[in-house]
Amino acid sequence: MDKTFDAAEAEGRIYARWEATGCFHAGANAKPGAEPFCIVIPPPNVTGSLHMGHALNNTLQDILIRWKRMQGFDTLWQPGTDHAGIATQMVVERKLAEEGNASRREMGREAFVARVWEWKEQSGGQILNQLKRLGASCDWSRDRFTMDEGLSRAVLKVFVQLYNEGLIYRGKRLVNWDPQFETAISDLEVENVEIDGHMWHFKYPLAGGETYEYVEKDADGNVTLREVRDYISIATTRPETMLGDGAVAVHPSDARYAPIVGKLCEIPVGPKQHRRLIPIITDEYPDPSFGSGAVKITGAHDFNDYGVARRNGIPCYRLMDTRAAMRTDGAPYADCAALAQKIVEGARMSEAEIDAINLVPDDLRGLDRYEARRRVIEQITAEGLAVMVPDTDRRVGGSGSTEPGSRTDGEMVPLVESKKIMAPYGDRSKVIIEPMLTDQWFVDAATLAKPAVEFVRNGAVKFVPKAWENTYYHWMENIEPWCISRQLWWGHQIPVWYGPSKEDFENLPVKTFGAIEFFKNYGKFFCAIAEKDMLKEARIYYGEDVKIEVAPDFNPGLAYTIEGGGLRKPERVVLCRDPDVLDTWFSSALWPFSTLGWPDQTPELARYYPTSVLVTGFDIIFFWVARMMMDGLHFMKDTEGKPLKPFDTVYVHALVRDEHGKKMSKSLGNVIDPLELIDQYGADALRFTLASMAAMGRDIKLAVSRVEGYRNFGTKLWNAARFAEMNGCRPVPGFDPRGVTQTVNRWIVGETARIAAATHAALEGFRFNDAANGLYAHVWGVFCDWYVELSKPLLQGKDAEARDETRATMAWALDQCLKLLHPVMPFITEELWGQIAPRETMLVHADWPVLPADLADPAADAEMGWVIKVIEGVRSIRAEMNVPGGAQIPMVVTGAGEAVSERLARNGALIGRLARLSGIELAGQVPKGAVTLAMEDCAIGLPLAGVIDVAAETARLEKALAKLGKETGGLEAKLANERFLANAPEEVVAEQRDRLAAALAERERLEAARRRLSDLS
RNA sequence: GGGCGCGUAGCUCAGCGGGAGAGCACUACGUUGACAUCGUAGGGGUCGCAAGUUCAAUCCUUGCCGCGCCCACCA
Repeated sequence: MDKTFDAAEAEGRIYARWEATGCFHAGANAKPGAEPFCIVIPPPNVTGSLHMGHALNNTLQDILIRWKRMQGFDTLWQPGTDHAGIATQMVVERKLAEEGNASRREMGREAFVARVWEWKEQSGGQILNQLKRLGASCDWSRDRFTMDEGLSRAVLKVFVQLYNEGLIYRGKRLVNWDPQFETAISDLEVENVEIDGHMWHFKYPLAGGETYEYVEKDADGNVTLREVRDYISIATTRPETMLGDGAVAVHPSDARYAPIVGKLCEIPVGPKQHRRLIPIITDEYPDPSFGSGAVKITGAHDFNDYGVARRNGIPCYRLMDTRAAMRTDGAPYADCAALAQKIVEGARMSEAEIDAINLVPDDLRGLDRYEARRRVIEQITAEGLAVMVPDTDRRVGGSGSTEPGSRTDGEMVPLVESKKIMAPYGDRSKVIIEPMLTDQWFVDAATLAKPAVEFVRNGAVKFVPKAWENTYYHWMENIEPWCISRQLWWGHQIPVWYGPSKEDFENLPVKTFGAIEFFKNYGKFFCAIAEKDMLKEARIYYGEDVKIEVAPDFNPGLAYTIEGGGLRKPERVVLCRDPDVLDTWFSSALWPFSTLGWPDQTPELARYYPTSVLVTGFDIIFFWVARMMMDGLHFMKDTEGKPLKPFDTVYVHALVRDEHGKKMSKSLGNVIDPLELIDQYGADALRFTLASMAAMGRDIKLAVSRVEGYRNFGTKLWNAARFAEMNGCRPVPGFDPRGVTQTVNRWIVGETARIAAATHAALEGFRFNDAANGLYAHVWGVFCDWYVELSKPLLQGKDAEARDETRATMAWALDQCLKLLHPVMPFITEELWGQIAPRETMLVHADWPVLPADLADPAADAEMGWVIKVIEGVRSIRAEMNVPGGAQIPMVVTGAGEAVSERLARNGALIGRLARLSGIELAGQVPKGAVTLAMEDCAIGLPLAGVIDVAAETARLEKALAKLGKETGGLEAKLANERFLANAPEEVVAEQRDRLAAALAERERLEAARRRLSDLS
């Protein structure tokens, strides 16, 4: 054997062999009648690459699946990838731009989607290969992709069914609009970030120059201000949305504004002749103590305002365009390309007249929202409608003037407060989200959430750690409708076609010819899995005599076209498919059953669904886990029609952060690439590190030094095996660990049984760190440090029987270590397994050790514990007395009873070798000038004549005595306490007594040693 | 504003009612035939602070201080 394990060379070779022999296939190594155990992989983005989060997530899954596979379960680890709508589209668009190609819009949908497929084919295998490098034992023959034919069919079926059940609906709602990607996104895809913002105070003049007396009072009711005003003052952080105001709201209890409630005021922006008048209304929403107490209501651009507007019947005016280069009527700009160059994002002030209202003045049209804001502020200030305060006030108020120029204190300036505001950002685009009133598709999540909550509440689905259940409940019980339509091209296109309603179709003025505005009223929807099904439906709806066509491309102007003339009935209708695609998570939600073949009733679906464990990070509990629960329970039923959960257990792991707890991010430059670590230290080292740090409920701060440490652990294991090989330790068929006779061997058998049980229990409880750390301590601290050393005299001794037993025992004990370690460190253990001996199966399919607890021999444990303590004691003294490492010294044992004598007889040679003794002698008295090692049951003297440093030895004894004194003092006090004796459990009291007795005996011997030492000097 | 979690050795973290632990780092010594990716020995901690419960508190309770995360509509 080589001196070290060459991971770089071996890992690929070993993995290839596993794959070639079908080791990972569903049911491989399953015992007859085995229970199924199934994990579905959280599908990584198909074009992504492996990051540390994947490494952790998949290491844990692989540990579980390998462990269960060795136990003979019928295992399936179902792999696959996700099409990742926004992320992938973004990547391809960026590539197009980098390569100077035509933009997405210039290419058109079909060409662009083809380009994304191309990119998927080109880069799609990468992440799977990276998972293989990690050692992931997925059944790759079952690899799935969310846009596969089969999975797409599942998506369509789910959509159609939910639509028919009324659980998917279309509606005009305020949604989060991402101006960068020009699509709606769900609430979950919005990150609220605190930024520096400003709040402006403006005056909305009352209509017709009306006035009222404005009275302000302090907390005690004393009047602090009384003046006549012809305006109402509002505070806003978004002046550019003023043009879309539908009202000004005040709290019903706010006496300051009571006189003008119900009156009209004027939005002070734009040409005077076009300014709109809006009502002053009351609503519970405004907080009288905040700002001026009056809030402008812009229902189409603010979620709060939208609520107020809905409650009070206030109209919502959308001010901005959703697309940079498209008009809202859908007609492309003539100079589309030119605009696309000029415009960097959507959400610009609208260029269209909406609802026949000239909302946006000419000079603001087409402007970026923030440019429009600047101009609006400028105009209002110029007109004298900004609220003015003395310059000093602003400073006193701490809001701080940032205006340049010198000003004398007391000069009046516009009131602009600097304050922190929470701004919504798109989680992928990192651009500020614009709430927009648009037509979108929604899932009635609240209805689907009810059983999903119930199945966790009643324990049918368990979260580990359990604390995450609260997070789950909180979100599920306050769930909002899920916006599932995305204005993207990469994804599952919504299976809905639009046509005119029958009423419109039959009653439209026959002279009408050409386009009819599409979204005016929703018209008629045809929802079907396939176009032919849809057409069948449409024929029935419109009648056999109408010619039905489907527009090749979506164009709202052609959404439905009615041709006719004179008094004839229309003859032709053009239907048009909804251009939008579904949220990526819509397909991910089906993953546990779509990957198993649904909607077909496959054997795998019957066998492996519900799946066993889902392993995931907490960051996607809402995105993914919750939605799998909703869809799984809704669509999967047992033979009696009862809902089937998608999984039994959700194991939620932490996020991997850098060494100092920072989230790894490209911009911070603190990303640790798992593949680089694998290159450098091997996959086993990385896996072991992640497992050992996967303690529940905590972030993982990853330090490379750890990985190095566990690589060294692998080397240690390797060399232990090398030692075994060099000493002829070969596995003996039929070896019975119960039959060994040598104390050392009986002891290691017991230790092995203990670590096997501990490892199994840790994995049962998802305590990966306990499993890994326990194995580390066993292999290094017990097997290598002691068993290998203790076995040497036997292996190299003359007693052939003892030697052979030790060889067989060591081979057996090492095999058990390899098996126990295999789920965590699959490569090195597999390699050793093969190198040690020819085997019937690879380690990946070896039997998981199940060792009865009674393999442990308490007498052997006690004896080896004593031997180790003696050796450690002698070594410690040697080191402190600076005895040269090569020197052999004599040992004199005094006060030895029968038990000690026997132990010495049995283990003397062993102790002598490991403690480097020239001989062991039993005596009645410790010789003068000897250093004493105090044991509970004897005193050990090391005569170091000529070597002993009296001062050093005195110091050593004093130190040991001080430590013992502290211990005995505490124990004595405790045992003298009657209430302790009365209240503490018996075994605790007994334990304390034993400990005291031992400590006292040891102290006794130490004191004797000190006396002798003082005699000496 | 609400919720969750965390403050234990220089660093990263286990432990969570009865003897303070690991890895790395550090110090000294050491190549004895498994291993220098190593061995042996050692130093290092009022377990964030305060009060309470208990025979007993790093561990349970409460408060405070510090840090992190999630959710949330204060214009």
